[in-house]
Amino acid sequence: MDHPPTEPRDDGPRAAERNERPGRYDPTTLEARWRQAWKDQGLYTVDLDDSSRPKYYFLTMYPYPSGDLHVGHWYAEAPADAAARFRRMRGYNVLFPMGFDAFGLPAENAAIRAAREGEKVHPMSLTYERIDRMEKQFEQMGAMFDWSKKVVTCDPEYYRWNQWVFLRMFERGLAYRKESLVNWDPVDQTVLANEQVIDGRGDRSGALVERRLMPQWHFKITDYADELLDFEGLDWPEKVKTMQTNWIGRSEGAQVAFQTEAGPIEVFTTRPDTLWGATFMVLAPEHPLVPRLTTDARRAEVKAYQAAAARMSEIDRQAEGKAKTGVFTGGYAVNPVTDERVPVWIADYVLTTYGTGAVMAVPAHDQRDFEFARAFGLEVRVVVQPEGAEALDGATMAEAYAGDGVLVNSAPFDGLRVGKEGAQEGIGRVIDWLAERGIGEKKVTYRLRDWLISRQRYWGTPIPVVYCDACGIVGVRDEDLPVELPADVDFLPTGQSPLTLHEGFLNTTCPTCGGPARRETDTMDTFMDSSWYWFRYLSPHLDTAPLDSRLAKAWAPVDMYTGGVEHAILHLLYSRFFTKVLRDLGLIDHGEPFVRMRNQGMILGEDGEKMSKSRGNVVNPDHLVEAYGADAVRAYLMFIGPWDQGGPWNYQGIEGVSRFLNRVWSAIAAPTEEAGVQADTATLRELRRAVHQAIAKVSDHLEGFRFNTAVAELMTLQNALTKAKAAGAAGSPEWAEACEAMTLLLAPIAPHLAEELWARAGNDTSVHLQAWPVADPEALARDEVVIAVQVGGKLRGEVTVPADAGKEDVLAAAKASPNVRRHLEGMVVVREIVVPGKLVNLVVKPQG
RNA sequence: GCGAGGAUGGCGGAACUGGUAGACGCGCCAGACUUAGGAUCUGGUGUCUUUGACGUGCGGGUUCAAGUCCCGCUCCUCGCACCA
Repeated sequence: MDHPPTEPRDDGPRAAERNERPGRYDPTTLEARWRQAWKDQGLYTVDLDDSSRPKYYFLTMYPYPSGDLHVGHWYAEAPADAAARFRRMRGYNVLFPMGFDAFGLPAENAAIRAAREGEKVHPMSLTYERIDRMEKQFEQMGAMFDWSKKVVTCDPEYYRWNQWVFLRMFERGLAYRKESLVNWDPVDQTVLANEQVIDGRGDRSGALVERRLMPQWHFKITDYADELLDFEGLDWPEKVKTMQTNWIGRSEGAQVAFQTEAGPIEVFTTRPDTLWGATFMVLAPEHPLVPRLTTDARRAEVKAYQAAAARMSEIDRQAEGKAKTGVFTGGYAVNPVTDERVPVWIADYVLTTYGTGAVMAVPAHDQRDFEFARAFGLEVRVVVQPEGAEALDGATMAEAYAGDGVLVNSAPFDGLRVGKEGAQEGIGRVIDWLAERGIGEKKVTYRLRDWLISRQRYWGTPIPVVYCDACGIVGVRDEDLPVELPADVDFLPTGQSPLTLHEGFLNTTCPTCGGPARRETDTMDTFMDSSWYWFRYLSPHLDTAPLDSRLAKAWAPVDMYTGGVEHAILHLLYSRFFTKVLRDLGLIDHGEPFVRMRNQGMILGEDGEKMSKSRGNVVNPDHLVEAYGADAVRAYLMFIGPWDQGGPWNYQGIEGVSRFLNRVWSAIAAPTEEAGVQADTATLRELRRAVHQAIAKVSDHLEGFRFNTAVAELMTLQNALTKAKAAGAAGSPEWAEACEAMTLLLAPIAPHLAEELWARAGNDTSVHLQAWPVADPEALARDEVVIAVQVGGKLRGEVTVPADAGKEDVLAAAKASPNVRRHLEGMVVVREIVVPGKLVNLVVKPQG
């Protein structure tokens, strides 16, 4: 099953040839040697108590241990490593840790598959094997990960603290159990959080999600909805902030009660100003008042509709362009402002999970209500007339009018300007009036729902509660943590968690009364693990608390977080929530986990398609490293294009980068035979200028995560080096400076090659411990500049003038240029534009 | 439908606050070294009817000057999508 999907293009003959000739750039042996040396020296082990330098916590999303390191991992982590190394050379004490998000369905599914074939595989041993394999592959990358702080979330020393935090949340009512309509994934045999359902399908299995009523554990993330909308001070991609804002979906409006014989129906509306136009009501089919409102004459039809709605999947129910359906209950409610009796309908376009599960229908001013009214012949009453336009007529209008306008047919408020665009104030006045009369009140509703964390699976953190007949739901005592996963379980393809069948795990005693009790068999969503893991890197083995508050205070929040945008909502929203909870528990004193964030794009196959085994376009990083060396793979991934865009892999592209590294090698490391400096001073000055320009630009690009242009700039410097060497610059102080600068600038991108060149230059401390070079403005200065000369906005020539030439001199030189003179013939110059150091534009018109 | 981002040579992509479009790399062409080269090195390479004209998705506009700013479109990618 593990055969390589693509053959390496070019490893055999070229690699062999390289090995034959000593003195050539041989990444394979050189890189292995340096990785060993770094390990032996502990070069990347961070002293968290070192306060001599400012700290910088650089975090990159930890992977799920699939057992095989993909180029996608390289793409995510190699440029991040370069950015982290750059920070370090800039004088920061940089923490760049790595670990594994080790719980999860794939390992358990593999165990079930194996069991089906009569084999015994445990997710635990499988996961640890895969972690070992991935760690070895990770090492090839030559990244400065501090593995001494590794976190593995399936280890009891980690998940024990998931349980501890859960208990604190349980005590505060932030974790609670509630029967609710949930998303059931029939393939993975578990419930899913709303965030894990994409287009009505499970995000991992792709199965159509079913709706089931089950008692489930939730976290009260909605308590933090408003705080989660505040991104003040966060340097995050705009896209991620927008996605989270939309997900939380805050709506301001009013809650209004409509009286019925069966009791009041509460509705939420963002347009209480249109209450006078509410001509009917619509409830979700699951609304609790439906049975009592329904008249006997309508009961059979209502029940049939409810049953049909329950059978339908979420995807069918919300299908695009679906025509409105619904049935009349036979019941009526009283519109509280008009005192009219309005019919109560049920329809599946009203969602039971949003707001109160009931709406007041204002067909003239809401498109959905309008469509429903037209479908069933209900009254459309206009209460908002647009200003400066033809008056609307409920009988003839073709669509709802949702814009701003003036109230009509609305007793005390006729003439009031209302609307969401510019007349919010009018809506506020109506709400105040409703509140004074006890009809309604101001209300804020969110789309965000509480985070459902129960999973009916084995391979996760056991939820640390027991069920006691006498005491109810009781949390496990802290001293009895962790509640460990039993190792002796059988994985049966029954769709049942092995925990529910394990008597030794199930039976326990109640911590309160000591009587017999049964353990909870649900485990936690694995997003629980990733919601606080970065704190654990600081003290991975601490056994008295989830985190070391002193170290957390010193190192958190994370200064830079990198990873894929696919986590924009799930992981990143949960992590923000968790950080606020940990703050409220008094463990830390900040509320946001990640100050800065950058997302990388996706690396595609050579055909521009997403890499997949079935397409056969998977690029294998191990083979590439064998053929070109880790530095070339790193540098090519950075060179491929803007990091946040991703892009297709190209085998010819990596050849180019590999050639570049070879040229650096032969320019700097290869012995020069010519004795003495042949180059003239102009050449040496030009070399120095190129060096300092590269320093300035590479610094700027790395600072801005523009790895592609950083590599391009190094290539430009290399071309200057080649040219200078050919002109006999070798042996000069300028040449030595250039070689040193090139080596330092290359260090974050190609750490092995840079280290080798640094050592060959006679240094005995690592290049990665050196200070980043600083550009000398004097070296950048030129004494002559080339000025472009335009006539009438079109380029007609170039002139070289002294850098400090005055405007008149520049103009004179420009006009003297032969081609320019030709274009000025028969013309009058009407305007002269001089952009210092750049260009001259002579605006002309025909003579006479 | 709503929101965000994008469209530049044969290809991946550069271009700071408007100021010589195409940096850098790939590919291609020519040459050098070679028994040979898919290795290495050197030079060239936007298009065309080449003293010049035309060129940054399309159509307008502002400006001495527009890939960049403004107005109106087309297409692509991503996210959300009956949220009251």
